[in-house]
Amino acid sequence: MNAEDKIRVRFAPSPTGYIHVGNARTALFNWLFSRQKGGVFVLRVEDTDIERSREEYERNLIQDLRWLGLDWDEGPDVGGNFGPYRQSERLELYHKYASQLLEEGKAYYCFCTAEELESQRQAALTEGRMPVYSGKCRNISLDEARRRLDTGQEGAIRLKVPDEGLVRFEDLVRGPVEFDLKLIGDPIIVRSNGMPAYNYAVVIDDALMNITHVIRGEDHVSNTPRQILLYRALGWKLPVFAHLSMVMGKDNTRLSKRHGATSVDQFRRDGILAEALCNYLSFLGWSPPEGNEVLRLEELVRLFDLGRVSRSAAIFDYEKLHWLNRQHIKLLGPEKKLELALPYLQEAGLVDKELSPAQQDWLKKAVEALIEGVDKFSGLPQKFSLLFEFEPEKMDEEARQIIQADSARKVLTAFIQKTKELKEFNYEIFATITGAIKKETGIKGRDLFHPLRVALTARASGLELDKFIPLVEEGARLAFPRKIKSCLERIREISSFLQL
RNA sequence: GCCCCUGUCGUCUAGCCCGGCCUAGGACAUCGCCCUUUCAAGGCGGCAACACGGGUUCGAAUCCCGUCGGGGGCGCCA
Repeated sequence: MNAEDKIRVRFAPSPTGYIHVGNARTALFNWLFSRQKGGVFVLRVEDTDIERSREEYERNLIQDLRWLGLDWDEGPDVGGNFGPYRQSERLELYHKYASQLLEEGKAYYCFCTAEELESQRQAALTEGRMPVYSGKCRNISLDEARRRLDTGQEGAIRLKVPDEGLVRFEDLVRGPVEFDLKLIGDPIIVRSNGMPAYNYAVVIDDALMNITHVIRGEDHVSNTPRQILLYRALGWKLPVFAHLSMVMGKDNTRLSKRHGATSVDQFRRDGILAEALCNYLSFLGWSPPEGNEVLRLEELVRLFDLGRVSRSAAIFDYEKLHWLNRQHIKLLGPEKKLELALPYLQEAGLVDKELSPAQQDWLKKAVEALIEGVDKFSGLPQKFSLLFEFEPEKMDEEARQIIQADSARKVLTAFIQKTKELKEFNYEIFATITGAIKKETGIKGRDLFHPLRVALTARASGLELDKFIPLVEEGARLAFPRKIKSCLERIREISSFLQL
């Protein structure tokens, strides 16, 4: 493969807010495609909308993309041979090709006012036609246009579009697509304020950056014919297009905040693993040919196939994301789990910033035990309350009922009796005592253990007791901001609470 | 309204291009059972779909037409 055949793709977001999962999915697909084909992935920032673009958003964007595990070969932060990679820094380029089109008579100045255009559009809409620019300024000569410009009149530049014919292109995911030119008016390529319009800037940039495959959202399909016309007017080679379907919320409307978290940043803060998010995002419109669905980035790179991408919109399913997150968490080692869990535990005030080796060691075990079944790391402090909290008064209804049964009272009376004189406690002692109670009372299984669980945790469910007891005993000897009560302390409290 | 795209279990999808192998497969969710002397996890099993109507054909989820539903677009936004 020589350099000219090299696949080049790009992700071109506008820095107008936090990066959304829909865009993240587009970025991911571009990245997967480029990495699999040994191509080049370009990051380009489309900041021509001065009103909405903010520099800090560009930083967030880069941060989010990097967190996801994506990297780029060229971009505003890493440079490259086809820069600059910010549209706001490419203005001369846009002007150069606009003048060329003007000179060649392929574009012209338009002096129609916004109001004028708006009323024409409304008229078309009410008559049931597609709003198409009338072409009113088409015949104004360049010389005259320049004279008007000199007098201070403002003008935009439009591309001349043939009145009839068909624009056809082969979309890598959607197959052949065609548009009737009658329904496409002369698009503005440079606004009267001198800024390039989106449809124009992308073409200039994609072409000049040698982009071979344009992979983007479905919302761009109807822009594609205009862009193709521009490529033709400039005599440039067309890239291959691939339009990805949209990502929807549960009610089949565009995914928005009201459906839950939607920005990459938010998922990160919630404690969703980047690999899990990528794994899930890749399943929005694509599926691996066979087998395991829990896939790491390298595996996605290996398996990804644009030809297998679905044409219909996909609904974002938080349940499946959470399932994948749990699967990816399981793949992590204890050290890594602790590292990721710590910020959440610190924020919840459960642990200090500085930890003794003994605390670290204990926390590692605790995280390992409690992380099971947790959807995301932000749910961990809640799980930790099993260890850090013991408040019989706050027991829920289920726990109360368990403890109130006749057999439960018997079990607990005996248990409290047998632990009264104890100075220390551990799982072996617990097992011996429960064995004795079983013998004396004949109570066993669920009836025996469930009340004891409630007595020790003030909850109806939680860790297995053979894991719970050693963990609490060890934890109780450590100095945490909130002290962990030992089993014996718990037994004493529950005893007085139940007046047994 | 007009243009473009799209329509398989509740959800993501396989199959569709190249009709028969589809009594439509997998995953999430859900339900049940097993395991664990509780819960969860795990294992096993169940429920559950070719939008509808016409063709074409010996035979259609697969091809054609129409209807209906969903999405996107129709900016001097990107």
